[in-house]
Amino acid sequence: MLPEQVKAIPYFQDLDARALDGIRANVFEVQLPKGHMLFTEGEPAEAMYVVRSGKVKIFKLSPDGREQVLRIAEAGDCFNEVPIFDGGPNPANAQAVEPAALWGIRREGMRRLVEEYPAIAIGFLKAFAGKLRYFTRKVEDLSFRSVTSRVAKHLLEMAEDDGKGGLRLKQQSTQQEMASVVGTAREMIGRAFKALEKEGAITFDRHGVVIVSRAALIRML
Amino acid sequence: MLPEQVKAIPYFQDLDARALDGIRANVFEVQLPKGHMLFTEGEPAEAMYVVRSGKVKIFKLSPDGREQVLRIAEAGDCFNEVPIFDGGPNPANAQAVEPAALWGIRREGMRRLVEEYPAIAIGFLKAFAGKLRYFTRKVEDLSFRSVTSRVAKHLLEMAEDDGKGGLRLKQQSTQQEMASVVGTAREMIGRAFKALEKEGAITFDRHGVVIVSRAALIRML
DNA sequence: CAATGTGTGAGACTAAAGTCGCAGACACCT
DNA sequence: AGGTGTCTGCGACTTTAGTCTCACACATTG
Repeated sequence: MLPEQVKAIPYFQDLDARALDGIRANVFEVQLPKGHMLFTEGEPAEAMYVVRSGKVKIFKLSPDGREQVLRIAEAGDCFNEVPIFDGGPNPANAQAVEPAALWGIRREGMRRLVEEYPAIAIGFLKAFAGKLRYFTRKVEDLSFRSVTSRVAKHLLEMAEDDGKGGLRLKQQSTQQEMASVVGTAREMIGRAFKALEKEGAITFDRHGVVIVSRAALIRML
Repeated sequence: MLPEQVKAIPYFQDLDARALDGIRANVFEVQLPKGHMLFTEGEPAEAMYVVRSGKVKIFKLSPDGREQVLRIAEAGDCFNEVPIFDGGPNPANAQAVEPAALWGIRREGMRRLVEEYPAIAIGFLKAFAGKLRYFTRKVEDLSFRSVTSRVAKHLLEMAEDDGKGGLRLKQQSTQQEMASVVGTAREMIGRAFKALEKEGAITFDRHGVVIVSRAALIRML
């Protein structure tokens, strides 16, 4: 692994040569085929991970098999940092939804590095602050919003300009995937879509959902 | 404010005299009568807080006035640390549920201290790790568990030995309070109580809920 | 061109949660 | 003691969400 590659990892941007060596000694590479589990909730945590390419789903599983996606980690994102600092087990499951290339950084090595290089600690603190905000919003959404409202919000988050003033979705996902992100059953997604269509917020072409009016979507929140 | 008092704050346990002075310059005291708001969500964050005595409720508010309690901070707990690290607004509302005495630590001062004293940063990281675990569990609960199950879990968390081998609640709260912690309507708490009573998990005396069987409660999860 | 699998759409049904209304219990205050 | 407000206990009702089942569209593959 090259020093320049280490620098590409968010937490490690401005470090001296010695620090980079320290990291490189604790990094290993992982290739994860689509659908494969990286680790499961509750087992002892070995490492934190950085996504180089592909997508990894971080999720919880209910006793009866339902899935709640906490987030989808894409290139540049990190996950499983928490066990580094409390020594506990993996807090959730991780599975590739697209073939993914990862770097793993062993827990103990990472912990030593954090203690040695305050700049890394500050980086983690900023990242954790963001995650905490994200989760408080997630709790808020789950406790206050209806399914349709959560779907509308999700669509807004997935929306991006398509160049000609219109809005597309970053990636078309199946209703089942959306359901487990939004925390509901597949059928509810279909009904939510119909409701949003009736409000003039979205339509469908052969590729899937098209956002007609961002304003109308926001009204549904 | 005395140096010994600063040392009582979780994050500041082993610091040198100069650091203590730095902190003391940024600390102010707050007395908060019962029911008074300390700050509200969305407004610019001035400080983080440490509870010396009393209880402070950290909560979100829905557009139509429903309340979701994120947690109740008691003596020794800290809250509103997040804005220190991302400079954003207060992520939630804070209100005294019992008359409370607090220390506030100004945002900018605290940020400088964290950068100057790595030990503080590590302390924050451990605390944040705990909070992140707490929130992932909260999301899991809200998406998978029924109201009765959430109530049972809450009772378990509030349970403590009463000395003679029985179980009491740390503090008797009203159904309304429990409802907004557990994320539901007041009436549901009453029904959950009845269900739990029928399962032989709890009973009632004149003071309120009494836990009969911890095992029966666990079965309801 | 079947043959298959996956994703979707839809309706009927069930279960869970939330809402409304009101009455009784209780504590607190003057 | 009497009055007031808060907390609680139901029961009836509505709304929302989850489940079950089936059929159809579509793409992939042999």
